[in-house]
Amino acid sequence: MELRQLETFLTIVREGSFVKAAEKLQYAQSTITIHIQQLEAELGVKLFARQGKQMQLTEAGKALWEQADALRQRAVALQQAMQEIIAGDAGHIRLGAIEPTASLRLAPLLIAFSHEFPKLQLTLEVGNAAMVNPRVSSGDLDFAISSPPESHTGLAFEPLFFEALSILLPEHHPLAHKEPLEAADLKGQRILLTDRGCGYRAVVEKALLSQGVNPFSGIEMGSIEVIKQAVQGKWGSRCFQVLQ
DNA sequence: GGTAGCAGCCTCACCCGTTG
DNA sequence: CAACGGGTGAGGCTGCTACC
Repeated sequence: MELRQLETFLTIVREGSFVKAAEKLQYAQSTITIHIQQLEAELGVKLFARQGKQMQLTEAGKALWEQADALRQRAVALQQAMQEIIAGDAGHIRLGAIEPTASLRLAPLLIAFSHEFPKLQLTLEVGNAAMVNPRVSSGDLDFAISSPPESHTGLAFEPLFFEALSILLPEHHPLAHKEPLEAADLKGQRILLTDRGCGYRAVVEKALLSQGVNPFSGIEMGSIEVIKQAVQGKWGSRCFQVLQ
């Protein structure tokens, strides 16, 4: 069954004759006949009862009439939806993002994006780079905003912005007002690190180790907010957090 | 006047050989 | 090996004509 055959059938019913349907659809009259014959052959029933010049719907024809219009409308809606996807106005985008980028940067961008493309469905998954990047590799996510992936993953990486890494420490800590604060000054300090899946963690580790500072205190925290509160709560007497 | 059937034309997809 | 062009067949449409 083809949509044009249904359209022909609906037009015949609306217009009341094959000839008027042909004029309406800009077909030759014989094409209208062929469409109905094909439809009847495929469905195995007669749709119109012909008695001379009189023509009326059969019971099967009435049953088709009741459903054909809804079918046509759904098909039109489907075609429109496909066109919108092709034009980039609709569809479903699955986005991944790492923290704290997701919390600090994404919200206003996503709001503006949703206003510009109101029909686009957007799913945001927040996690660390170790979680998000494999999801992009496997196709579960369309793309992600993340720290640079490892080269063997085969993922393409495009820098969007650069994050400055900072040290957070209690206000009255001896190093709080030291200018400039060198990496070597952190020797012997307890450093709170983000979890190993965090993309920034490797950068911090590499930078400190190159200066002879052992960053491993045995304390890892997956939440930037928890780390911040731990620093505010003066976790021990020497509490540092390395964060962006 | 309206519908059905037939022959012919047109378009398009597919296949295959040729060419660079 | 890819691109191109010609041949072929299928499908769709039209115009004409017969039939009711």
